[in-house]
Amino acid sequence: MANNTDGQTKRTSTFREKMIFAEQYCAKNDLQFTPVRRKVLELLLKSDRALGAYELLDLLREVGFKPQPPVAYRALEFLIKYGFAHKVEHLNAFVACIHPGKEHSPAFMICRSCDSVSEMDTLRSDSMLAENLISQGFKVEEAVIEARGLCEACADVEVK
Amino acid sequence: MANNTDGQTKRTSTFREKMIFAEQYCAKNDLQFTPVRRKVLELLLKSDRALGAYELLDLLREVGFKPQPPVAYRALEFLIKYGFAHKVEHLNAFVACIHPGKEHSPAFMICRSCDSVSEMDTLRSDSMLAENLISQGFKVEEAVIEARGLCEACADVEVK
DNA sequence: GATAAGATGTTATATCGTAACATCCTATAG
DNA sequence: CTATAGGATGTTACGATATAACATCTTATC
Ligand SMILES: [Zn+2]
Ligand SMILES: [Zn+2]
Ligand SMILES: [Zn+2]
Ligand SMILES: [Zn+2]
Repeated sequence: MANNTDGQTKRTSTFREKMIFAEQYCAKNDLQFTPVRRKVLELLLKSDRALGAYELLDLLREVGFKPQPPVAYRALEFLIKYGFAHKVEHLNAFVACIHPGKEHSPAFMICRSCDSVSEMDTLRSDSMLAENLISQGFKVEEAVIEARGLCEACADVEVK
Repeated sequence: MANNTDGQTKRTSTFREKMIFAEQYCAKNDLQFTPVRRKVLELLLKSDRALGAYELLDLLREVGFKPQPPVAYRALEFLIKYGFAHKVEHLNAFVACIHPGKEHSPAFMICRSCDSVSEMDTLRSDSMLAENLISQGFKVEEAVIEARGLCEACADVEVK
C-alpha cells in the first residue's frame, strides 16, 4: 500500500486528495458534486476491489440513503463521464480512477486470487495500442485493457 | 472482406476451413462437436457483429432447435473453452475466433458506427502487455483488449 | 415567486446469466 | 444383451445486471 512508514496515513492522504480534487474539479466546471455522487466515489476509493452497482446500493443503504438501482447507476454514470471512475467490464463492477483529470483509457490488473483490481500507473498502453491498431486501419477512440492473473502479493504466496 | 475477385467465395472458403478445423480438432481430442455447438459456431462465423446469447437462441429457433438459455450458454462455454470463440465483454456478446488452435488472448476492434467486431490479426499484443505489466509486479495469465472507434470503412465515410 | 435545468425518487421491466435437476444418448464392462 | 457411467441436452425457475419512463424535488436565475 505504501512505501512510507504508515500505510494508513498514506492511504488516507491519497483518499483525501482525490476527494478534494473531485470537489474542486466539479466546482470549476459547474458540476454538482451531490451527496450520492460523493458517497459513491468515497466507497469506490476506499475499496481495493471493484464494486458492483447492487453492492454499492447496499453500502449506500448502510449509511442512510434509500436508493433504488437507477440512483447508483446515475451516480456511476456521472463519475465515469467526468473521469473519476471506470467500469471493469469483465466484472460488471466499478472502480475509482487513480489519476482523474488526465485523459486516458484505463488498463486494469485483476487478481484471480484476492480479487484486487489495480489500474496501471502508466498511460503508455494507450499509445502502444493505438499505433498497433491504426496499422490495421482501425481508428481507436477508446480502449479497455483488462489483464487477469496474479498480483504481486498473491504470486509470492503461491511459490510452492 | 477479400483481396481476390470474389468476396463471397473467399469468405465461404474461410468459413469452411474453420468448420473443418473445428471438426478435426474435436475428433482428435475426443470432443463432441454436436449439432448445437456446430450451429452456434456457424452462426458466429457468418456474422460480422458479435451476437448476444439470446440473439443466438432466436437464430437457433429459426432453424428448428427449441433451446432454452442454458443451451446457448453451454454451447458458448464449450466453444470458448476450446478456443473457437471469444466473449466481447464490453458488448456481452460473442464472436468466432479468427485463429482457433493458437493459444492467445484476444484483442478486438469494435466499430461504434457499424457495430462490426474484428479480432486483431497479430498476437503481438499479448507479449507487449505482459511485459509491461510484469514490470509492475503483476503476472498476466490472460488479457482482454477491446478497442472502440471507427473501422476503416466507416472512417472513410466520415471524411466530411 | 415563476421558470427552467438538473438531480433524485419510484415503479416496472428489460436483458444477461446460472443453479438444479430430469432425461437422453452412447460407450464400454460385465 | 443388460448395466452402468459420463457427457450432452431439455426444462424450470430464478438470480444478477441494467434501463425506460415518469413523478417529484432542489437550486439558480430572472
Ligand atoms: Zn483511470
Ligand atoms: Zn492478489
Ligand atoms: Zn481468437
Ligand atoms: Zn464500421
